[in-house]
Amino acid sequence: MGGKLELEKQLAIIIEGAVRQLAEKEGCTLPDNYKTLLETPKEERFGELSCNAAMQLAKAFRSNPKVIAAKITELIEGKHPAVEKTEIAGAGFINFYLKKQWYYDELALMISRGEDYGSLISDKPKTINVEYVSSNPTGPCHIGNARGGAIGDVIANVYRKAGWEVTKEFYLNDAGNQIKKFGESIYARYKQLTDPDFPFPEDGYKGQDVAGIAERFAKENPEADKMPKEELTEKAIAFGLENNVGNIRRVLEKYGINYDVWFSESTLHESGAITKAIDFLRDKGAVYEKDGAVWFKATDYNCEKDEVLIRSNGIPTYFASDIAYHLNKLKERNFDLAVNVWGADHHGHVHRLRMSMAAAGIDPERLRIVLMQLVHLVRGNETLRMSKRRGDMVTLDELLEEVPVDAVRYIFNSTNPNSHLDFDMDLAVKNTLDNPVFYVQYAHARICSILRNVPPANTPADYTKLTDKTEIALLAAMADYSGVIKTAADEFDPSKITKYVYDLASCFHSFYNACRVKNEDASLMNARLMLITACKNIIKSALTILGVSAPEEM
RNA sequence: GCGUCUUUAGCACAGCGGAUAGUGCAUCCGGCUACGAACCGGAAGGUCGAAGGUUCGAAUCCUUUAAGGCGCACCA
Repeated sequence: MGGKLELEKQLAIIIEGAVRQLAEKEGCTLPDNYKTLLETPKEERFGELSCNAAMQLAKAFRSNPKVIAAKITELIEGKHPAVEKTEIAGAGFINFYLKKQWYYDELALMISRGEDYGSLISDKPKTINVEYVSSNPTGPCHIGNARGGAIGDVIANVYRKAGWEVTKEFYLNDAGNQIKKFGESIYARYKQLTDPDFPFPEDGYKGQDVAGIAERFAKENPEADKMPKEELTEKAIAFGLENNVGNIRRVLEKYGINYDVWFSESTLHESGAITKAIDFLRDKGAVYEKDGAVWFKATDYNCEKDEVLIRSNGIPTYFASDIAYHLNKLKERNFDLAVNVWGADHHGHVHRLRMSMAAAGIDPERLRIVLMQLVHLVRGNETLRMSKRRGDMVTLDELLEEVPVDAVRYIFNSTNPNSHLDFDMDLAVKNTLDNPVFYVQYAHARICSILRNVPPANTPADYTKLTDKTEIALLAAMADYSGVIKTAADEFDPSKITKYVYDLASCFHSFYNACRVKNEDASLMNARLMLITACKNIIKSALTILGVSAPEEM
């Protein structure tokens, strides 16, 4: 596996051993919440790794942290070959200073692993299903979907890098109430082609796109006006869905998203999976009937109210099909983990869905919902309110016409999903050139340029000549990669990757300005060529996770 | 009203129990006759929304509170 992540694990084991040994000798018990934690100090002078064990133990050991630290340090002396020295500082921190050789060994590993460096390896890969965007096929993808798409796609990529078997999935809501409304809306627009006074449904889809669909439908189906209303509506829905789903698929591809599975909700209705799911929950005693409807006893699971599964008119709710869908993921297909990326406007749905899994005997921890706060679209000073029904929104397609894909994906992944985001169209276009993504890409292109211009000498590289502080800083940043992958995966937070790759690029640029590659002593030059090659691979790997291109020239 | 997310430098954000609170943009000063200046080095800028508490130690955890976003349908 390599990287600082592995070094941390090894050191933590050694320290923990010393702590236990010490506890036994002194006749003390460790606090219940004790955990050996290593962290990277903010300041260079405190070394590369730091441990606060002594401070955590002060109370239990009835002793001064500095004294405990001294005892621990004594026990671990010389136990790890990468450690140059340890020092006790501050209130009782044990600081570790690494041998330069550790970095050189790590560089050798980076070179041998190539772009695969940083991947986490597990003997038995777990399976994960990441579902994202899943926009309603009643219309095009909008800006909110764009954020969800960027976040979901990167979470999936991060998990792949973290050693999981990943399925990217789009859940197609091609059944239910909103599809019915969609059909009625197309029908009305169709009728209006010949009768402008034909009434449009109150809560129909008023967007221009629906009118366009009706027009094209009329053109391609000249016989349609002879059909009965039901048949015509059904045909119109099929026509509209095919049109919209095709568009969604196309624009997402343009956005760099390619799904493994397009899962259709209507198959759940047709296969009887919904009825089966409800029966299953009924067997578990979580379902009852009232007022002619079928209910889920959500209040048994700490929800505010019970939820309807089948309306009194016999039509299942969206919640019912969602339960069937997630049973399909977690029971039928048996993914170890299912992750959904949802807009914060759905947060009320999170707990009850997870509890429906609990009711079905499935560990709700296997279903994780990543909530992203909504995107507010701003143009200069005015806030643009988005409504699909009214049809006044900026689509992903339009966005991509104004702003390059790389910039959009980078922007949407540069903040935590939990943060509210104002997306300023004017600024996004204007700032395209000083978007941080270009800073990172520039580092990559710069390295490629050096590699084109500087042929390696016919001498073995001597890594021990990499001693400049910018070289060590760069090596240190590169060695952090696997740890960043782990954190990004654990926290479902793609912004950890953007922040990291930006910092890495910054370390490279500093190195570039402080050190030369060309015309140096041959063994040093070759070492620096290796250094920047490894750096290039990591930048490329991280950008690939982000779905951003890594151009060799720009 | 209940739930939930957010509040850190002029702006956009990071830090989520540790040692002097960071990064970018904007501002100011300096650096290309050398591998790509879309770059680098430096300066300035903050009662971490407010008040209490927990502990060796709080931007970070717990209460209370203020402002804003989003939910609270036999909609999705």
